[in-house]
Amino acid sequence: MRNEVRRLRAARGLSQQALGVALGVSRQTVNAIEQDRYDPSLPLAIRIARHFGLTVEEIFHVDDA
Amino acid sequence: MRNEVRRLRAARGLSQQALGVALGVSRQTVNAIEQDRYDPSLPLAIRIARHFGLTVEEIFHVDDA
DNA sequence: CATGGATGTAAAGTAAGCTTTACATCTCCA
DNA sequence: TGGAGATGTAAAGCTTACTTTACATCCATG
Repeated sequence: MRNEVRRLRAARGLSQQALGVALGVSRQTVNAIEQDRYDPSLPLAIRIARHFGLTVEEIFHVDDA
Repeated sequence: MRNEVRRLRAARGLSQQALGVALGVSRQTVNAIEQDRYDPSLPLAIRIARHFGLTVEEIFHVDDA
C-alpha cells in the first residue's frame, strides 16, 4: 500500500515528531508508515485521514486490488 | 469501532462464509469484525468498502474520535 | 567547529489481526 | 426425525502494528 502521508505532512511543514504527537503515535510509527514499512491500523488510518481533512481512500492506495 | 458490515451483508443475502471468500478471509474473521471483536486491518477494511461500493468512513465509525 | 533538530533504522517486547481446527447451537426443510 | 447450512466461539499459532531505547547521519545556524 502506498500513501500520501509524507507529501501531506511536508506540505504543512510538520515534523514526523509533531505529526506523531497529533495522531497519538510515536515518530517511528509515522516514519514507518511514510516509508511503507507497514500499514497503519484502521483506527490510525482514519485519524490520519481526519487530520488532513481527507478520506482514507484518498490517502492510502492499494497497489494490487 | 462500530461498523455496518452485518447490515450490508444481510441486505445482500450473503453468508459470512460467502463474504469471507469474496474478501479473501475466513468466515471467523468476518464474524469477529461484525461483532466488533477486533478491527480489520487497513487493507481488509478497504476491500470491504470496495466490495460494498462505499468508503471506509461510511462503513467504519470511530466511537471516540 | 559544535550543537540541535529532523530523519533513518534496529532490537526487544507487547498487543492485535488472522488462520486452522474443532465443537456447539439453532433453524429450516425433506 | 435428522441432516445441512448458518452462526458463535475457543485454542494455538503465526505475522504485523506499535512501543521504548538507542545510535547514526545530515543539515543548518550560532
